Amino acid sequence: MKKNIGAVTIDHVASAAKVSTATVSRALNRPDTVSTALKEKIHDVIKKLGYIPNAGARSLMLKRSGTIGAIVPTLDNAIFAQGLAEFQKQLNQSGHQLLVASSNYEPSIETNQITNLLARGVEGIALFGTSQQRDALKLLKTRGIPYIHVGSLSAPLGGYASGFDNREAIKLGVEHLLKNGHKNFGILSGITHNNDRAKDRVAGALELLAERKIHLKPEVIVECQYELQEARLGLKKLIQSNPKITAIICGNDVLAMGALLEAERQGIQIPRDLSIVGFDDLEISRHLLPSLTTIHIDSIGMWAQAASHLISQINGVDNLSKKIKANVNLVIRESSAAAPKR
Amino acid sequence: MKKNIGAVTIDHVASAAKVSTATVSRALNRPDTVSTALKEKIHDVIKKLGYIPNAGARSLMLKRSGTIGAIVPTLDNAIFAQGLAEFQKQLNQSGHQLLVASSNYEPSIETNQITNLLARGVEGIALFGTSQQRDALKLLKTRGIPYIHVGSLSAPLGGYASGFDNREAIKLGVEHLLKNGHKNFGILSGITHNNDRAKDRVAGALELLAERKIHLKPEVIVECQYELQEARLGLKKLIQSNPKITAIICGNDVLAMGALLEAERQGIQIPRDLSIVGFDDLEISRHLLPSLTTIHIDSIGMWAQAASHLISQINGVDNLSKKIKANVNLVIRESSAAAPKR
DNA sequence: ACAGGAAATGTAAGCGCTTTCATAATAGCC
DNA sequence: GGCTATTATGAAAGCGCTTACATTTCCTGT
Repeated sequence: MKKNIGAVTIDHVASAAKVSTATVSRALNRPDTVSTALKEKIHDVIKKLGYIPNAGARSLMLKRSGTIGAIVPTLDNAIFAQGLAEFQKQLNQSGHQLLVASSNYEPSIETNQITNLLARGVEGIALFGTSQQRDALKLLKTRGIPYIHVGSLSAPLGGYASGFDNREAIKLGVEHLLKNGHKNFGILSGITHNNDRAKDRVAGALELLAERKIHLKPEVIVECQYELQEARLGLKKLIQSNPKITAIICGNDVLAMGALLEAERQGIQIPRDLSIVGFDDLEISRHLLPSLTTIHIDSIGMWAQAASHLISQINGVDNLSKKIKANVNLVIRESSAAAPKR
Repeated sequence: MKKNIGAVTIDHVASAAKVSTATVSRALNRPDTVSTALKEKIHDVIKKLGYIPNAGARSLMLKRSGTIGAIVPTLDNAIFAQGLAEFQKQLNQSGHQLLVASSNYEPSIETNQITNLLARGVEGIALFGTSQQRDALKLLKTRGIPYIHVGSLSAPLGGYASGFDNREAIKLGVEHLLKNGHKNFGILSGITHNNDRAKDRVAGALELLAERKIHLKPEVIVECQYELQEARLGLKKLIQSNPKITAIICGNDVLAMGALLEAERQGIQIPRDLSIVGFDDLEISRHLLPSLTTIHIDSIGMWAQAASHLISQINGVDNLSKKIKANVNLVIRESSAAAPKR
């Protein structure tokens, strides 16, 4: 139907340069095996014709594509976007190309995307979290395609992981609030369905609180979408459920930000009346007014590690460590303080 | 060297199902031409073997890859991430797959990425802005590869564009400030190098101001990176350059946000002492305290249009309009008000 | 029961590339 | 100059897939 008018193939180059296709191919891939004269002529022709080798045909022969895939829940989230940027940077350094896909937090879509990437011949895949369908992971395993989970530490099926323990990480924030004398907590969590990180964070917070004999009623644990508007509603719900709440633990910084902004709109002063801690330490968090106490994740390092681990896997390096821990630390800023006296 | 242990090809499927490869291919691509019995058997085998057709080989034959590329300056920017999400959504609806690449605002990298996408057989490309190297665009033209510029309206080389006139758009904000009696302006712009949008916005603002006999000195036009930290420094520079400034026109919402936050830190009250207008209308802008007056771009619509236009191009539709205007409008919120009396 | 056409399946070529193997050109050596 | 050891090039196969064409199978109607 549609014709690629200018589709230049290696044959065109070969005949224009009066050499065989083999020589053109060699001039490109093994330049030292071709005489200087021919090499020059060939490159001239290539430039003039605008020849671009067909990657599909190439990897068909080579059985390698130089391509690595990554599937994140969504691009519309600074933390992923930034991580992918780093991931890509690392891959480029080893001559690999990144193929990005997003799953919209749907394991079935993620499975599709995995298939998709495999069809395109990726040599390795970075998966965010651990909520993939088991069958999809098994497919990778039986195919022998290297992959790594990013953002979590406990990989299913004995897989590799570059991340951190969300369950433990959130406790840094909770502990901080406890130390500040808070007794009445609320949790503003991301949607936990199909999201192991969100689930773990809530679980970790509840676990530590329970240890300290604090048991939260279900109505002070609210889940909401990764959106400011939703977070603002969430805060309203929380203080409505229990007006005595003095501390809110948030599953991520966007939610924390929403809560913070809504609180201020309502005349609740932060941190005087209410302490808020977030999770992720987005770039914006330090700039907010008041700035946000949050749990900092070394997301850059985490993705960088994932990249180099994946490349090691592809290169067949043995004895790779199963778990690569990313740094996590509490950053105390202005949004948290001692519980108000009553 | 490395062997794809489980690489299942159509031949494996064919022999396992005791049919020819042609039949397998037909069962997949033209199901109505294969008897129900065989179809079932083939699908069973495919499932059991975990067969995934090789996309490279496929597009080699078909001469179409079902793939469309998009190159944005960076993923680490909500406005692009969101736009791409929409773009992908639209493409998926017509059975196309998106390949994302980023240029880091470097035309030479962008040219590389174009080549890259071409090598992968994309059938069309969305390019952000118009700062591409001319040669790269010419390559697309001679190859007959459909492409469209997104985010600007004046495409070079008679190309297509889905976007808006940045020069005119910013004037909405400037006019608003003028109407409010402001006389002392500052401009906080994104880096204009290799960025036609940023350039146009500054130009548009200066143009309208000049019409009203207001001429800005170079020191009240500061450029800075797309980062809150940089924007805060930028604001400092501006008020240092001219402490009488009462209105700041920002090239985008991130810069506006930075300016706003820094101003508040410095005890400058917004909008009482200083009016700020942004550009883009990010999700966060309406939630800020004070909320941000800004120029709203229908980014979603812009990308959706780009997608459908590109698909029309690919399908060989004639008489496509050269320019698709996206909606742009001023959203007046809390960060702007009448100029302070002196 | 059988010709004739429709429907189902198989055979084989070829998409653009790399690479093995064979051949041609060049160099080195006595 | 004639011989071999190198080096440079070409011919052709094949990667996994689709499809035109050939072949076989299955229905029809009589």
